[in-house]
Amino acid sequence: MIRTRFAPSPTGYLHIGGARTALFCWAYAKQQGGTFILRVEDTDRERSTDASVQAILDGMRWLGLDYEGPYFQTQRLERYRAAAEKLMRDGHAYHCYATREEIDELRAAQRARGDKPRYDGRWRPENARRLGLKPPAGMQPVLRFRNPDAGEVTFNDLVKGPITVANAELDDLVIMRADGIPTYNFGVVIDDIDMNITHVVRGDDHVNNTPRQINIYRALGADLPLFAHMPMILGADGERLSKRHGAVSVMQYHEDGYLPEALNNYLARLGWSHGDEEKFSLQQLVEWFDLAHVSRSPARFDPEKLSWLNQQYLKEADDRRLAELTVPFLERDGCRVADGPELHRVVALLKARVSTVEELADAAVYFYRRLEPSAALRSEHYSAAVKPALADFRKRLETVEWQRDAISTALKAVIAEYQLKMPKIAMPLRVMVTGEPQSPSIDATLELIGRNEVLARMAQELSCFPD
RNA sequence: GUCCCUAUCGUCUAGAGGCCUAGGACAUCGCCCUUUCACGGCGGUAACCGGGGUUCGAAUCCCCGUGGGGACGCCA
Repeated sequence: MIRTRFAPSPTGYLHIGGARTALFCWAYAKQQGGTFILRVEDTDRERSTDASVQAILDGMRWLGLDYEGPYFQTQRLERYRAAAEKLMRDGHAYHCYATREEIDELRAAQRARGDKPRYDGRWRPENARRLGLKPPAGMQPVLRFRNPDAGEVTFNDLVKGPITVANAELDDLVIMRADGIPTYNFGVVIDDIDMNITHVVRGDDHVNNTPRQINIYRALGADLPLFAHMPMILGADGERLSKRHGAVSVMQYHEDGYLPEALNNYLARLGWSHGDEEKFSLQQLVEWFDLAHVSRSPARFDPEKLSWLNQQYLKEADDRRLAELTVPFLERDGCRVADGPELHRVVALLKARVSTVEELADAAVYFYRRLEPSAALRSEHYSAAVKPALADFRKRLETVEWQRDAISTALKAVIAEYQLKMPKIAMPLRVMVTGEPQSPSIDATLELIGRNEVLARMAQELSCFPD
């Protein structure tokens, strides 16, 4: 039975990179008929917050990734303590009384020399004895793992292939802080063992931690899970993804009017592929997902392609669902939706022309609120020549059957009578009733805005025409 | 600096030694559709990082460079 887990630390929002790792991890478990677990790694008491926990949960829910859990590391402290004691007893761990300052100095010196900064093992029992080090009175020590000195660690990464690291490159890492809280590399190992995780699917940035963790598994006499490291997501400029690249938080995309199915699809396609498939559902992802087709190198996040995908999903999304999503944006824009045309009908007219729900709302404003055309638009489109035709058309609108086709017929009749080309009258008309030079087909637009409002807007604008 | 990983159009990618005259998608450019803007349709520009091997044959395998990413915390 396959078991995977997503293990974020609650120190911020669920970000794009984490979300994709979660997505792949989830898809793999589902694909294999296994279980996907959410574990909150909250051992950094300074930076972990409840708000972040909530943000992660919200993000997972919005994306539609279901899980077993969540489990919290801070509720398992006894378990880590017991495991640490076992390592102590077996000689795989030892107390270290080095101060932070001391370690900082050591590292600075190593760096200055061009060496890799590493703890030198000075408090290993035999070294401490040799150096004559005595535990300072009243100081609580940290616990360090005694990493093997020789040999190397090799594991077969499910996406990258075999990876080998010499033990000489690894140092004795701190596994328990003085206050008894485990550090990351220890907590994960204990949890993954206890939770029977079979496949550790996580970000690329953990490749270097894996050999250290494997040594801990071995010291504990535990079986190893399989490892699969997902490539990082970089910003459009190839730099590490950060705030300055735009939205990094998953929920920010929600707030900006993206659909979760679009974000999921985009994220899935970033670093994984199934032939030429570009647009597919979560369900299809589950059906097709495999670790073998995850790419091994980092990918750049491309907002333009996400935007295109979002538009694709918007086009086929249910009108009433979109209407519901659009309401908050419209209200924020000062529109009273209840007083205007049925929003789902407006949505149906606009959804193919925008790429986010926010844009959809922006495009819908003039159905609910009068927008004054700019002076530039007026002077560009309002001419004395078309004024009579428009006045005539307005007159006809007073009595025409208020329905798109009938409105269109009336418009065509006016065109014929005044010998005008369609754009000649449609453009000023559009500007008059919408305040903008672009809108859906003018007959449909008029129909939805409603007779009274159209007549009122036209009357007002007609007075702005030159004579 | 040291270690680990990595390298196909601007970007995401297909490609498991002959199917590659390197395919798809986004972006971009052009044309068509058209009542504006979109949508849609059709077409174009555009890539195997460099050098050595291995092989009858290499985008695909190996080595070396170079570029990119990651790691080197009592963060995760």
